Amino acid sequence: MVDDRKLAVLRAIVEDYVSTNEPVGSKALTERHNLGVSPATIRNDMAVLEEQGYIAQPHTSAGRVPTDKGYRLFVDRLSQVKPLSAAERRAIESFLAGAVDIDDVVTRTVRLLAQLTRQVAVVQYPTMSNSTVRHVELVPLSERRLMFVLITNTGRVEQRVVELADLVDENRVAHLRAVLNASLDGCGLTSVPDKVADLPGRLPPEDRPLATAILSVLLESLVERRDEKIVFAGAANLAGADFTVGLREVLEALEEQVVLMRLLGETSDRSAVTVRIGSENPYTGLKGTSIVAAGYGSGDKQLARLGVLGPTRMDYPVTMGAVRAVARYVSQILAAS
Amino acid sequence: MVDDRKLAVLRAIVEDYVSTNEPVGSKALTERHNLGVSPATIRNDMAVLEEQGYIAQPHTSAGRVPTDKGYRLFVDRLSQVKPLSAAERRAIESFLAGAVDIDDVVTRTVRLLAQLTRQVAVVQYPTMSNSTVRHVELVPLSERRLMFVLITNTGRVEQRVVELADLVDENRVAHLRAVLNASLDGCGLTSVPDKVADLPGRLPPEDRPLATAILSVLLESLVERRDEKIVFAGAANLAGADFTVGLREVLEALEEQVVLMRLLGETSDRSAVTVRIGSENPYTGLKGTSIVAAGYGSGDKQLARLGVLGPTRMDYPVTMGAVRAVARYVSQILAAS
DNA sequence: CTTGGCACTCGGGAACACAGAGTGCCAAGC
DNA sequence: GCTTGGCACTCTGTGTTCCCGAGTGCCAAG
Repeated sequence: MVDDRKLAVLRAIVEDYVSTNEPVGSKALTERHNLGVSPATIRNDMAVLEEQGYIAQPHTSAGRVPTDKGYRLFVDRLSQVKPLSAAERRAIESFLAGAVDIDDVVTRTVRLLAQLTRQVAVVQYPTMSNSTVRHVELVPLSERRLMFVLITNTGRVEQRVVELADLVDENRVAHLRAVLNASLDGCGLTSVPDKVADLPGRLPPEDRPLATAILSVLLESLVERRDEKIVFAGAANLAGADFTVGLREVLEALEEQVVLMRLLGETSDRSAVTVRIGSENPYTGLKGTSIVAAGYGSGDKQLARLGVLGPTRMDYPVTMGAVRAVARYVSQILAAS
Repeated sequence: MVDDRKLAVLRAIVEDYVSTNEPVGSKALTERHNLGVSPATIRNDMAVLEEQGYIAQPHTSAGRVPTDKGYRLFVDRLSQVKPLSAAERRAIESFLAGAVDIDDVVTRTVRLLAQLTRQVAVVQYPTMSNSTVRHVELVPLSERRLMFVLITNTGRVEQRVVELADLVDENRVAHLRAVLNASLDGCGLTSVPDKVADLPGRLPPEDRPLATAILSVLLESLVERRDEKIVFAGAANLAGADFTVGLREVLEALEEQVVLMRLLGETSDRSAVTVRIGSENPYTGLKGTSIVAAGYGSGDKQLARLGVLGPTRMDYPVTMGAVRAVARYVSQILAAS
């Protein structure tokens, strides 16, 4: 009984604070939510909640504000993800369906998410680690230059130019292409290095220089994994929100691939929406912000993550609903293509 | 004589205001620049300059601030582009040299420019309009799916998946690939539609369905020209600068491809640095900002543009120097690859 | 355990005064 | 005719003071 009401109070505080952006006091609470008790009672509860670290007051004699710990409790136990409206679902679907290639899918997704949540959206490109080789192509460009193209099952294309010591011999190239495709087709990207390690040895000696040149470029392109690239959109939404911490830090973090990666990155259960609140996140520059993220991917494998970043004071149920929905739709799109 | 000194005064005002960010008064001017005349004289000159619209005072009795017209005069007649230091040049060169493909070139360029100028950098992807076909590739993906890849002389790669009504026939695909390459190789992208218009008619009837399916995708990819894509970096640099206009507008504009395109886009002489100051630019949301841009491209053709966007109150000589230098280096890199 | 009453605290806004920077103008000097 | 020093005037920005109101904590009564 007692505890129940305290939780109700906490929930009310979070909801009011999120919607008004002002510290909420005991009187306002009893007026806006019918809790059936008087302000004085609320005050007692609030005193306890404060002692337990769920709420805080900015100054003596001002309303209360949820702490990170308070938001955490709210997210974990006091709220449920709010599904999108039918109209929103249709909009998502039709917007994403128009995508023409993987770049386009990512670009559209990030914009969509930003617009939907009115916050900064972050989308990680589908990781290669989990994908497999669909095709390898070798294209002669000029006498001593070859373009090497790797296509994965997610539709991602990596291309590199290979500089050769000798003139290109069409037949050798064709042969090597066949060999490469035969040994790599369907193979996971992570196991490619193993597969090709002894390949030059199995070829006739005159093919080896060509093969080693190509393989070194191939391996390099895998190592770089630049495709763990992250894009963001909706920075304009930061302008309205007043961050406790300067928004310079936030913008800086957004342009640091590495930081973003770590924010979204540490994966969890497939398809579950994870929330990281304020000081819970690993980067000190983002103390005042929360990250709501989810994994997406085609089939049963999680390929990458996406999410949004906003002030700690955000509408978690709605945001989580949007993130979850978009993650699902993107997964569908990817699986279909 | 008279006019000369007025110009010197204007230059001094611009320089001081840019460096201090405070309206500059007559007394401060005589102290910091040895103009050889007294504050009272300066005041007379300033009154004239104000009447002519080159400077303005924010409030009665405060220093003067350059107007857009004043900056314009400064840029056109009173300043010269400041070359970069040798160290900066080396840094640019080595940073760009590490680029591995066209995406990488663009990404590195935009970051470099942002860091160099401490402003928002904007880079347009090399336009297809000016580029030529280097190679067309057709890759069977599955029974009824084909990947179509177009490689241009700038190293840009467009890929699309083609859905087919019939099963893929390897021989037909090979034949069509040969035909396509024969007729398109080296052909400008803008003339591709003409070249392929009658192509199905010249093929044996059994090849036509395949050919038309592929061609429709090819044409579509050309029409979309999404590659007139624009990326930006350095948004964090906006946080420090205090814009007269809200920075929300600026961030919004940055995410609108179309707006950015128009800002950089209207081309001018190759390799000249163009400056658009405050209200001169076509987009009302960006009244308080200036754009310094230049074209870049390999060889003698201008492929695209790059530049930076910052507050009207910027150090034009330095910024112009940086933009010019980066444009040149990128052109070199592109020409070499 | 809840509730009304009450004294206390403190932030934020309004009113006000003041110093300082800067201007415009005028009359004198070169 | 341009330049210069002097002088009165006009503002903005800042610091001070004061007061109101929202909100709290505590206490004693129900």
